[in-house]
Amino acid sequence: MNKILIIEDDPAVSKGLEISLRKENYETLISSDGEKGFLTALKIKPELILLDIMLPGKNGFDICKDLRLSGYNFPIIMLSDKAEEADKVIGLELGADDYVTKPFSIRELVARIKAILRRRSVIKNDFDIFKFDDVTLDFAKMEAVKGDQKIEMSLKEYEIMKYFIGHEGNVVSRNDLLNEVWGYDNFPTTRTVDNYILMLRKKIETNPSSPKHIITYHSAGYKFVK
Amino acid sequence: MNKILIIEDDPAVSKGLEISLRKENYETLISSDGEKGFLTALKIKPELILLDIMLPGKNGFDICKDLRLSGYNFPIIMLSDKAEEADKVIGLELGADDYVTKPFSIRELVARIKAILRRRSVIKNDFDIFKFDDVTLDFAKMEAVKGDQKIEMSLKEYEIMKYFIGHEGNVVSRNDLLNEVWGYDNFPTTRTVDNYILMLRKKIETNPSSPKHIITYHSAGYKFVK
DNA sequence: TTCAATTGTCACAGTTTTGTAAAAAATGTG
DNA sequence: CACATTTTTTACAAAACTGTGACAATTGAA
Repeated sequence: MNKILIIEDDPAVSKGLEISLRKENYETLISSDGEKGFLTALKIKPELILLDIMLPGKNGFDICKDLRLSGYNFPIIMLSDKAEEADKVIGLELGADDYVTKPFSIRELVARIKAILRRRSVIKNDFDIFKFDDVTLDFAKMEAVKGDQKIEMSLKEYEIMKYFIGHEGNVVSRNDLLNEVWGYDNFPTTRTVDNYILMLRKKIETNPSSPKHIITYHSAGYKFVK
Repeated sequence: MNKILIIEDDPAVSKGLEISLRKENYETLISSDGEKGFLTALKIKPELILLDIMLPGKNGFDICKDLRLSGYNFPIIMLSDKAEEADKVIGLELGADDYVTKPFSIRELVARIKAILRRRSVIKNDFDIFKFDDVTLDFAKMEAVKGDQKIEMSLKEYEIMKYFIGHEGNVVSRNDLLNEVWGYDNFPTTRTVDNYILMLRKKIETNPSSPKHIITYHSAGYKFVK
């Protein structure tokens, strides 16, 4: 269950948010004071924080900054009365994930929250060992086994598998892979990806020519399934 | 072109809104009666509704609730005479997006409308799963099911469905589809669209020859309904 | 009712995308 | 530097998808 902390002194806004979020099955907490909200966040470690900027006690910018400094690593969405571009930049610089100007549509803010949490839940699980079928991948040791046979895999192959596993069941485009595994700077052809797929299939598939785990989605990408 | 429905019985207010909104290039419709306004909303599917609370025929709260229940998914802004906190909460609870207390500044309301519509256009297409009838479309997984039967769909078919769903209830011209799904550079015949419609109907309609979800509007285009 | 325009339907051909292997380039290692 | 390993490109074959044209059916207007 996702806990969301709302730090907001206008009860109309916080109540409205609470109602909408409860409807979506999130647990909510409300703080109407900056200082208290900050301490609550540290104690509760909510999955997401909605943070007003103008607050009694301690302003939203400071809260955001201090939370990040103290290691809080979950998404923060800042709510602001002014549409000042400068504020937005400051907010994002201080480590906010999103910045929403009032008046906002509550239903759409909820949509954003869902989107952010959905994306996050994908990356969240940091695992060392993953098993599927008769394959075991140990990412920490960089050791892989299929059946009783050792598999030799390069670092890049491990990274691709890790990305696939983190997005298990979803179609992943070649560009997603290039961005996430290769990074934004160096950028080989999309065909490079296909070749890695080929190699991975040879290693992890029992029958590489009719793959069960790395499935092609024509003109879209590939999907990993257990 | 964005259509906005104004459900408001005070002609001074509705006229003023109409003039300001027309100036911003919105199409406007006015209903001065609750019941009629509700029916108009269902029929026209406006991009946004401005909804007074005190209305003859049917009050704003009920209209809001019933619209949401019947699947209307666009923003609703409630207009109210009282600044009652409780009312505001009720409004949001019933699925309104925003709540504005009279007397309000028309320029501010217009600003809010623009903000909501702008944001909406950004996140409108941010859903992964969509269900209607006995069909489930999962866009992230590229999986589709009708009844207990898997459906195989190409990427383009998913894209068309996504566009249809984003414009649910509105007639979409072949050129809209060609522009939005195919893009501005490559440009096949409008007949190509018909062919995709044919294929989609075969896949998602229970009885493809008398379709219930993708409806033809002669010399206009197609409309998707849940 | 008739006629012209629009839409439904189908199969085929052309195009694009993907599978595959092998060679070339880059990288790291002692 | 020479070698082994990894990474990327290239080329061709195979597969999947897309767009088109033809003709039938339907619709809307005169």
